[in-house]
Amino acid sequence: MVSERLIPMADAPPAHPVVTRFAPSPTGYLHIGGARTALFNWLYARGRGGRFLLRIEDTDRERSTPEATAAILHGLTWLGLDWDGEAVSQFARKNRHAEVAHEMLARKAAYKCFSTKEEIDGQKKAASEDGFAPFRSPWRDIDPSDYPDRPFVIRMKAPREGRTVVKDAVQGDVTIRNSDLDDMIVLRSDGTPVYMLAVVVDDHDMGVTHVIRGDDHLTNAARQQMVYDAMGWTVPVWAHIPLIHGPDGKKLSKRHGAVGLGDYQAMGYPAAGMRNYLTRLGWSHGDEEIFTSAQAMAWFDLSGIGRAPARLDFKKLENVCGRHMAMAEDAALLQELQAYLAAAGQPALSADQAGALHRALYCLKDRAKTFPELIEMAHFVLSARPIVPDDASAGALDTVSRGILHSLTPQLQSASWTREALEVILSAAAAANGLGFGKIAAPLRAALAGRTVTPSVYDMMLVIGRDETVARLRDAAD
RNA sequence: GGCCCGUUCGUCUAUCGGUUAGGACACCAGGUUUUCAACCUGGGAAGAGGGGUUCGACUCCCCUACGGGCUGCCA
Repeated sequence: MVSERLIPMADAPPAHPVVTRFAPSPTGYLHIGGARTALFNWLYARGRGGRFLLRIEDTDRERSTPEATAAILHGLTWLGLDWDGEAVSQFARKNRHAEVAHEMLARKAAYKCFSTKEEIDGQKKAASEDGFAPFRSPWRDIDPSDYPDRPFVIRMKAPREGRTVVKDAVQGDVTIRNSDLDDMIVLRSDGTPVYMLAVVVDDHDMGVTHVIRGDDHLTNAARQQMVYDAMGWTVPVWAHIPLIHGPDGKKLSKRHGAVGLGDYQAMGYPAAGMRNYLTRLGWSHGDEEIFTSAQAMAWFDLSGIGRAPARLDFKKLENVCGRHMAMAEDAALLQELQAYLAAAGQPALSADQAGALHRALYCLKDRAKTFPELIEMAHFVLSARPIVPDDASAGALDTVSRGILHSLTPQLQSASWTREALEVILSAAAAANGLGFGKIAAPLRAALAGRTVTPSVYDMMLVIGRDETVARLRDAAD
């Protein structure tokens, strides 16, 4: 007897689909911390069949630039984060923000304040020496019929008694005394909306259910909640995540070097590794360290987010990236490498080079952590004869070893071109000369690649083929 | 200054009152080896400090120290 209510609900659509958003200001590059915030939002939504939206907070007309917007979009795309629908311009919605401000006025949840900057500063100084006291507008309870004909701002009529509790999924319940907060401005004297109003209106209108953002907004959440309350809107789930710090524990700044996501792309880190590392920075799922995005989506949850700021660790980043590179599919890896070359402004691969590299990837990808390393390791397959040995490898080509290379060519001409056959030949050659295999591997490496750091000599021979191998050996032996 | 948040190996973290405080990166030693990467074995390495609560605290409470955030007609 199985009653219907015992049937698992896992496949049922959620009653309230998750909607998250990333809302950067287009005032510069995409900060690595912002990228992680975007990643968390993306994982949370995608892991729950929800929507992930993008909003460009471009209301600061002085500092916002289209170049910065483009950089953000490119950065997100590179990281592999796709958003639903078109990116929303916050500036384009300014009329709606003003409309809400006036609605608050009509509901008596806001009022016109005619105080000048000088009056405000003067009152704050009088209230406390250092001027940190919250401003108390004298216009808060003035009857609208007594309003003068002067410029004004619209301020929210915030409660002065009691407390506001921000129920945060990461930080827990954060309680703020209302007496510590002033009546924040929602509409400037020029009629433009202020950020604090715009976020709330946009998040509400866009149906955002979960606000995952940096914890520099934690205190703001209390004031924003007052707007939700004033408008009778449902407050979203808050999740304020700690910022990322530099290796020295200080707030990440340009002084630390790479702070923009683009810097990491330029350094040649694979996006999958970047995603994994950033996901793991400040979030955990038991002891899981290396995982795919599909796994991350399945596992990601708000309760796994830590409360302390995390520091960037390049060594670990490299390790994670190396493991992802080794896991990657050859075709996808080749494509990403080509994209890297294009982004780095380096010459594109020829069709022949791309084909040869594709065939060589199996013995290259588990030896590299970044694309520059992969390319260096692939020197033997990307270069054409004559192979010019670099200084380090040239040392292996002395008279004796050149003689050995020379003596090898006839045997290789007639060998069956398999790893087993090659092993037999090269081992025998080493033994015949009273040498360990390592001693003849060095000149072979020099002849085949012109480098000291390469894949296995067998792999190189198999990849470039018999004719090319013999030719390179002859080049080096002569 | 006020308010708010945070603090476990060098780093990222596990632990959600009872563990020899676990894992990963990094580091050191050894092994394997064809250079590099990888891999195997072993090692050192942590609860900021001080008070409570409790039979028992990394875990709960308070204080201090340190770090961070907010306190804008910036976002």
